[in-house]
Amino acid sequence: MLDIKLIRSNPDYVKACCKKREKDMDAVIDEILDLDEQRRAATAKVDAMKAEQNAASREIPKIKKEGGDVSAIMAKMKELSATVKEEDAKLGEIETRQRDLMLSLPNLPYDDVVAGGKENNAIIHVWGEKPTFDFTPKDHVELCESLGMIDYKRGAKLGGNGAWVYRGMGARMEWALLNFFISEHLADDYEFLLPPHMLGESCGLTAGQFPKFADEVYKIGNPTGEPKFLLPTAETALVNLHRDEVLTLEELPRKYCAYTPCYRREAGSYRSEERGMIRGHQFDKVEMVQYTTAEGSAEAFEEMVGKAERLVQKLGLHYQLSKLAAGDCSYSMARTNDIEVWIPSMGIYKEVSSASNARDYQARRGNIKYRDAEGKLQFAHTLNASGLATSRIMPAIVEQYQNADGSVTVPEVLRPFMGGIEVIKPQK
RNA sequence: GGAGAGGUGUCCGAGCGGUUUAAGGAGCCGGUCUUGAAAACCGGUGACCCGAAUAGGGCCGUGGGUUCGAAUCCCACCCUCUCCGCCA
Repeated sequence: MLDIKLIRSNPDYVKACCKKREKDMDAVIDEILDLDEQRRAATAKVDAMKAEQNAASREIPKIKKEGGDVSAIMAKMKELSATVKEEDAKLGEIETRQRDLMLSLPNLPYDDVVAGGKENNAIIHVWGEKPTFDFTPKDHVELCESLGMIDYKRGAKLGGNGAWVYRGMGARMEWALLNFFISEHLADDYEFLLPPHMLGESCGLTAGQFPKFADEVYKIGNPTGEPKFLLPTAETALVNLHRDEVLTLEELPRKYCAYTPCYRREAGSYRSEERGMIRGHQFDKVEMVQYTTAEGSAEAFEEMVGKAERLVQKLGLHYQLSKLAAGDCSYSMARTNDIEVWIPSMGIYKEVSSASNARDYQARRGNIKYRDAEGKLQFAHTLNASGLATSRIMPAIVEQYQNADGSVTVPEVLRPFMGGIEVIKPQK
C-alpha cells in the first residue's frame, strides 16, 4: 500500500509511476483523492456529533444523581444517536471504498527502474558460457524420463496437467538441491523456517497477492470458519511473520529462509514450449526474506541478489542477471532483478530466481514497524529473493550437464547431498 | 467434532452498563536523595484518524447488535489453554 499523504501531496508523481508500469491508474487515483476529501469531511462531522454524545453521557448520570429529569436530554440524544449511526455508516463505506482502491495500487518503481514491459528488461551481466555439445543434446523431458528421474505420466494420473512425480535420482537431486540451498543460507546467518502452507486471507493481503491476484492461488473452502489458500510462494508466509509487530532496531535486519512447495493455478499461462516442469502447479522453492530499516534495504537487495547468483554459480550453470523494467516487476515490488538460467533445448534463459525490494509497500499493508534511533515508529522494508526454485534448475542441470551416452554428471556441490553419486546413468 | 475456561496498554493484572480521562503492580525514561549505585519518594511513559491545535474522535481478539451511554449485555467468527471423542 502507498502512503495516502504521498498521493495527496503528489498525485502526478504517483500517476506517472503507475504509467511506468504500463498501468493507467489516473481514474483510481482521482477517485481516491475525491474519497479522501469526503472521508475527512465526514470524519469531522461524525467526530463532532460523537463529542456531543460523550458530553451528554457525562451529564446524564450527574443530573440523575441530583434527582433531575433526564427524559428530555435522552430523547434528544436518541435522535442524535440515530443520526450518528447513519453518518458513521456512510463514513464506513467511504473508508472501505478508499481502502479497497488503495490496496489495488501497485508499488512505485525506483526512479532508476526503466519504464515499460518485458521488452525493456536489461541484462546486467552474463555468467559462464553456453555449453556446446559434440552430440545431439536431448531435452530435459526426455533426459529425466530416460534417467528415471521424473514420472510425468503418472504425475498427470495423480494430479492432472502440470503435475509430476520426482522419483529415483530425480527425487534425490531435488532433495539435494533444497539441502544445498538451505546449507548455504544457514552459513550466511539466515534463520531456517518451515511455515504452514495453508494461510489465512490477511497473509495474501499483506504480501500483495490479494486482492489483485486472488484468482491465481488455490483456495481451500471449509464447511465452517474462514477460507484459506495454498501459498504461491514462501514469501507470502515469511512476509507475514511480523505482521502487526513493532521490531526493535537491534533485531534488524532479520534474515529468513524457508522451504515450501509453491502452489499456483497458472491459469491460461501454459505454453507448449513450457513442457515438463518449466511451469507446474506445484514446485519446490527455497525463499529468502529480509526485514530491514528504510536505510538498509538497498544494501540488503544487493546482498540477496548476490546470494542467489552464487547458488547458480556454484552449480556451474550458465545464466544471466536481468534488471526488470517497471512493468515486469512484481506488482508489490519497487525493484526486481531476475536470474535466468540457460535451458539449451529451449534456446532461452528461464527465471530461477526473482529478487525484489518491496520497500514499505508490504509493511504498510501488514502494519510491520520498527522503532528508529529517535524512538519514532517507521514502516519496515521487506525484501524477498528465491534461493532458488528447483523446477527450472533441474532441467538446466540435466541439459547443461548431459553426456553423449545419455548420462548426466552431478554438479560437484550436490554430490555430498546425494551420497557421493557422480553420474546419473540411463536405466536399462 | 463435543464440553469447559479464557483473550484488556511493553508485560502481569483489576474491571461485570454511566466519578474509567482503562485501577494497581512491573518494566522503561527523567528528577530528588547519594561519592556512585541500590532502595525510597516524585513525575512521565501507547498505536491510529481528523486537525492550526496542548481541542476532538476512535482503540480492551475480530465483526455485528441492544442502549441516551458498552471493555462491561446479546449474536457470529477467530485464536489460546484443559478434558473427551475421532484419527487414512
